[in-house]
Amino acid sequence: MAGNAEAHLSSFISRVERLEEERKGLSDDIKDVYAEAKSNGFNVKALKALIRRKAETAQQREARLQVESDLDLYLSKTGLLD
Amino acid sequence: MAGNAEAHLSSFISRVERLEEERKGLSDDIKDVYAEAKSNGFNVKALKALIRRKAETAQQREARLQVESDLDLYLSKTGLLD
Amino acid sequence: MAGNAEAHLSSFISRVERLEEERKGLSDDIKDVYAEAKSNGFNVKALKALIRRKAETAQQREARLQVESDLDLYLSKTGLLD
Amino acid sequence: MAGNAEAHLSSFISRVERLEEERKGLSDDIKDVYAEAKSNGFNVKALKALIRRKAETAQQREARLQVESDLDLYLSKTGLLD
DNA sequence: TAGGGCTACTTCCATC
DNA sequence: GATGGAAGTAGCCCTA
Repeated sequence: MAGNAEAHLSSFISRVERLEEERKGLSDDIKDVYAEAKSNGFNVKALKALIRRKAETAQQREARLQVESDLDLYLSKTGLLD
Repeated sequence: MAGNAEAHLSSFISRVERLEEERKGLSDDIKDVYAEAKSNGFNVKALKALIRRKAETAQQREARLQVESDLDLYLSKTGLLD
Repeated sequence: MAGNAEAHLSSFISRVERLEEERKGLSDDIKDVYAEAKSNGFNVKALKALIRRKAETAQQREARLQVESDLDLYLSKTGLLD
Repeated sequence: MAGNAEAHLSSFISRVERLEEERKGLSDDIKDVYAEAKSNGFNVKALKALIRRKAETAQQREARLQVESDLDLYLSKTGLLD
């Protein structure tokens, strides 16, 4: 059927635009929450780290712990530990 | 009131987590739309460029046109124009 | 031979540090050149675009031209041209 | 003096190109060192973390330690501590 | 081809 | 208000 491609084109575009708009709204909401937390005395970087950590899979957690442990090892081997 | 800070803390965290979850869903949806467009023969990079262009403010558009025109000028000055 | 690993460790670290230092110097030099060009009235974004374009392989150039042509096509199909 | 701008233009371009080329070489060298370290059994992520840490200023170190300590505090407050 | 690392760009924030 | 620096984001490339 003719006009199909054009219809598809406009449809794809408006669908993405709408989704991006909603996503932008959520990003703004997230910023707002962090701003509110900050104004309540919380450390935003630490909050973000905590949330990242909560979202870790078991595998990611293992990998992180391995890196941390190797880092400590290397720091001690090179005499850089505090 | 005691426990206030802790309550706030948990509240901030879960609010952000929920928003991030929704945002992740939208990002996935956007990916899906592009994948669908691609499977319909569309050029995804060109679609993204089009959507970026539609979202431009007048000022951004002016700046882009200026860059494009300066680029052409420099290309011609340096003998790199096709 | 004992101490090998530690020696290697320190060696790797200092080699990377030295290379990163040099690389940082070059990045600063590049910034300086752009700043100088800007102060001579050149459009830095356009300069960067030109340099990127000069570095393109034939394949990359083809891909860019294809995107530009598809973008124009989509713009015209959706009535967004000009 | 005529031709000045064009001469400047070509000069800026070739200077940047040369610097970028050198910088690319250094990036490749750095990759090589990490590859060699990896083949000697080292944890590349941990090495990178160590090098980043060595490069910290006192102020950056303070900020990092503060984040880590707040993170621990929040983890314990929210019952997420291991 | 899906994921992760690297780079460049953009945006936001703090500082002056 | 401008300038620099840090964080977030997107695109690119390469590996697994």
